[in-house]
Amino acid sequence: MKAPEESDETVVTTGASADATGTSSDTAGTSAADAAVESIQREMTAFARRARATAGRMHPELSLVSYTLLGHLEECGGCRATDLASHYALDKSTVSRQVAALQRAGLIERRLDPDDHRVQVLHLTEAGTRILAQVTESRRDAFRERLSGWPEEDLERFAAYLVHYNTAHEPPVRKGSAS
Amino acid sequence: MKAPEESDETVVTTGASADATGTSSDTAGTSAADAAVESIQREMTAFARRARATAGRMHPELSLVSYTLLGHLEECGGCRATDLASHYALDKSTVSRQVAALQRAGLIERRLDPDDHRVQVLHLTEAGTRILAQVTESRRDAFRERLSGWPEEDLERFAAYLVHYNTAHEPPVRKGSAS
DNA sequence: CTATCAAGTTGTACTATACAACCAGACGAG
DNA sequence: CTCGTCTGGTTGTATAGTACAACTTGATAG
Repeated sequence: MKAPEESDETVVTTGASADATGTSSDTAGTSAADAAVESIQREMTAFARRARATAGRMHPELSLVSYTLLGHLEECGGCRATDLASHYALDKSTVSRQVAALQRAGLIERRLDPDDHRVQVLHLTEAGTRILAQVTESRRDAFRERLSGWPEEDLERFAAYLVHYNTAHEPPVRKGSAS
Repeated sequence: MKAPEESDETVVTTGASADATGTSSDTAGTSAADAAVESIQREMTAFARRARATAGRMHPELSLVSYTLLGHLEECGGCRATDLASHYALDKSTVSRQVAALQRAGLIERRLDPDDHRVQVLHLTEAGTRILAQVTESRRDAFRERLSGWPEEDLERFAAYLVHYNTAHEPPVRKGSAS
């Protein structure tokens, strides 16, 4: 593949299109956008593959999933297993097992919700927080290495794109009412 | 369809940074960059999870891996199993099995390299091409839906970021690759 | 009280994956 | 030419992550 990135100035030369003419909406036939969209899928996928493979080697202690789950727990400061499941599009059972493993490893703890005894609110333990930080650190190092040379502006924009994409993904409302 | 999350202005407001104080990214302690980098990992991972889950439901015929492999095959117009393995950081054996499955399904064919009889050059078959196109189409639709509301410029920049990131990842030795 | 629903757990099966052992062509050295 | 070695690929085996379905337990409505 020919990846003719220009200099490492702006890493990304979006230049081209932008003729954008209102473009925003899913204008059918926007071939440039199509190409971009296709690239996005392809590259995301490739990335994901590598990430998993790499992650496994870097931190044998903490699988990528576990890491992710811990991360989410930290981020949202305690949530229910079901929330994790829906957030990551995982089955309840999968989360349940992961959570069990994490608890067994002493990285998280479960607190019964006083309001609803069915619910277990998950929280990071000290150990969990520590490990998470540590793994995050080393992951971040790896990323940083990859991303060194990227101007901060691009980093942030990239991050913002991802966040935006994923949040758009999130379900609007997940009220049961499915009769 | 979802309401457009934002205006189609610039989905992403990176604005801020850029002042970057020297901007040379890899400067240790660049907390903004760190945050961005962390977001990138997190979001990429979340994305990956969803992608896999979703892909499975959309196209039971073609796993995400298979799809990716087919895509690569089309893109590079025939390559060796080893190439696929190294490109996706997969083990030889994994690729071998995937390839076997794909062949069994009639989506690819193996041609012995006349120059080196150890080598099997993989090519898409008609059926493979067709299926790939079809899956790509429907995946793209899904993506487009997610990404509708994104100005083309952002799409392209996003795609470019991903490509850049991944290609930087790739080659053990390539040209100097400044930075 | 009973029916029903929601949160989690457990049983089971499948897939992707890695690692290691192995087979088969290619290639250089003697 | 034969031999060791390298490389591309396959097969055996083990493991993790996952889904689906059946079940348990608590909450809630009729």
